Amino acid sequence: MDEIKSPSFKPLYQQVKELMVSRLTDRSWAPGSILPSEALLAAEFGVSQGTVRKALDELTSENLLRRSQGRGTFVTEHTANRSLFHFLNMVDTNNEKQIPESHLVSISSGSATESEARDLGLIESMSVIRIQRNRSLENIPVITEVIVVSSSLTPGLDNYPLPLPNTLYQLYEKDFGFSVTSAREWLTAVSANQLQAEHLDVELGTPLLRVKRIAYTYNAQPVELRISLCHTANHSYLSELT
Amino acid sequence: MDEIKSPSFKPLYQQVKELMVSRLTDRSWAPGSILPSEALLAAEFGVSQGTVRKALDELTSENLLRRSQGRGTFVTEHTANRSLFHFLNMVDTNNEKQIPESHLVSISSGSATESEARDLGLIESMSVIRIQRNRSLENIPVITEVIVVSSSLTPGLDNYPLPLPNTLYQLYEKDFGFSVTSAREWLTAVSANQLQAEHLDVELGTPLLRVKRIAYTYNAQPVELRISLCHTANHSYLSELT
DNA sequence: GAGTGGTCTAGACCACGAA
DNA sequence: TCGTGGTCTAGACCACTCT
Repeated sequence: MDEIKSPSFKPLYQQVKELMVSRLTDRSWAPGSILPSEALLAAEFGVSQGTVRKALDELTSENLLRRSQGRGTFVTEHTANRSLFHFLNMVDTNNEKQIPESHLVSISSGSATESEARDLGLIESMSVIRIQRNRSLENIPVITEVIVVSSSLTPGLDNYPLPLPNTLYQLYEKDFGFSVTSAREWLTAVSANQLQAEHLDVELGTPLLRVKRIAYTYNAQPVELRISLCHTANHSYLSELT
Repeated sequence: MDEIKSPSFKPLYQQVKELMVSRLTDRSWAPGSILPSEALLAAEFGVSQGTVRKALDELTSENLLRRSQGRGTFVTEHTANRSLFHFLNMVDTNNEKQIPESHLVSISSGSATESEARDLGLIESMSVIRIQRNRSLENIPVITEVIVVSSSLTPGLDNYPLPLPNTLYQLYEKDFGFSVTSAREWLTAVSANQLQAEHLDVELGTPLLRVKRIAYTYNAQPVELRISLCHTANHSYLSELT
C-alpha cells in the first residue's frame, strides 16, 4: 500500500521563524525594540520554549536580532557601528576600520537605466534617486560613489534637508521604514577616469578598486545599488573566508 | 561574606568543543572520517546528548564538520568543490564559479622575507617554498599568483613529482597532514607590471585586482601566504555581507 | 529494520542586568 | 530580588540512509 510520508515536512521552529520574520517585515517588531520573553512567545505561538529558542537563535545568527542575557531580545537596528562593522570592509594598514566622513556631491532623480532596473528589481525607466558622494578615511579621500535607490522607496529623498547623515542605512530605517539586512559586493579593478581622479585627488589612470554593491532588506529583496571607487594606496578591502 | 561566583565559568559544551577541536588538530579524527554517534560521544565525555549536539552544531557552522541525517557526522575535508565554493570568490558575468585550470611557472625554496615571516608567524630567514602559477577560467588566463609556505610544514614540496594538483589545499591535507580551515583576504587595485602583463596576456599597466590571502589551520594558526593578481575584465570577486 | 542525526518537549538550574 | 536569556538534562518521536 502506498502511503505518502510527510510530503512537505517543515520543522515547527522554521514556521515560527517565518512568523517572526513577517513581524520584522511589517514592523510590528520595529528596529531597536524589545521582543516579548521566550516564555511569552512560546505561549503565544503554542510551542515549547526550546522551539522558540531555536528560531530566535537562527535569527540572531543572521544578525536580524540581538540577544543579551539578563536584558532581553532586541531587533537589530542600524547604528554607526553596525554599518561600520558589517557594511564597510575598508581597513587601514593596521587592519582597523575607521569611521568615514561623507561629502555630498550631488543628489537628483531620474529614470532607471536597464541595468539599474535589473539590479534593483524595477521596471526600466521607473524613477530612481541618485546620490553621488565622496568619503574620507582619516582625512584622506578614499571613496567616490554613486548610490541608486528607487524613488518609490524613498519619496522626497532628493529634497531631504541637507546635510544627509553619514550613515544612509540609518536614514532608510528611520525615515523611510525599510532596513538593509544583507548585501552582495562584486569587486573589480579599474583605471581612474578624469572625474574620479579629481574626486580622489589622484592621477588620471590610477588603479582603483570598483565595488558594486546590491543591498537587500528582509527576504532578500533588493533595495539599493551602490557603485564605489576606492583608492587603495593606504587602505584595503578585507574579506574573511570560512 | 564574600563569595566568589564562577570566576571563570565556561559552558560544558565549549569544553567539549575544545576537546573535539584538539582531536581534529592531532588528527585522531582525520579529514573525511566519520565520528562516533552522538550517544557514544555523550557517554564518552560524560555529558548529555544535548550538550554534545550543541558542540557539534557549532563545529558544523564553522565548517569543521559536516552532518548528514541518517548517515553520521564527518570531518570536513578539502575536495575540489569545497576549495571552489569556500576559497575562490571569482565569478563570471553570470555569477557562476568555474573550476580553474592551473599552470605551474616555477617552484623553489628560499629564505622568508621580513613581511613573509610576519604574515606566517615565522622567524625571518627561515626556509620557505614559493610556488608561482597561473590560473585560467574557461580557458582565459585570469590569475597569476605566488604562494608561500614554510618548508617545515611542507618538507620536500619543491621536489614534488609534477604536475602539482590543481587544489593545493587537498595536497597539504593528504601529503603534509595539515588542513586549511579559514582565510583572510586583503584586496587592492594595482597596475600590471611587465611580468604580470605577460602572464595574463594583457597590456602593461592594465588595472588588476591584487588579493593577498593568509590561510589558517585549526585555532587560527597561519600556514600559507598567497598573493594573487586577477584580471577582472570578465570576472569579479564576489563578497557576501550580513 | 537498525542506526543515524533532526525535532520537540518539559523542567531544573545558572549567569547576568536592572531596579 | 526579580526577570531575562544561557546551559544542561532526559526522553520521546520523526526523517533519512543503508543493508
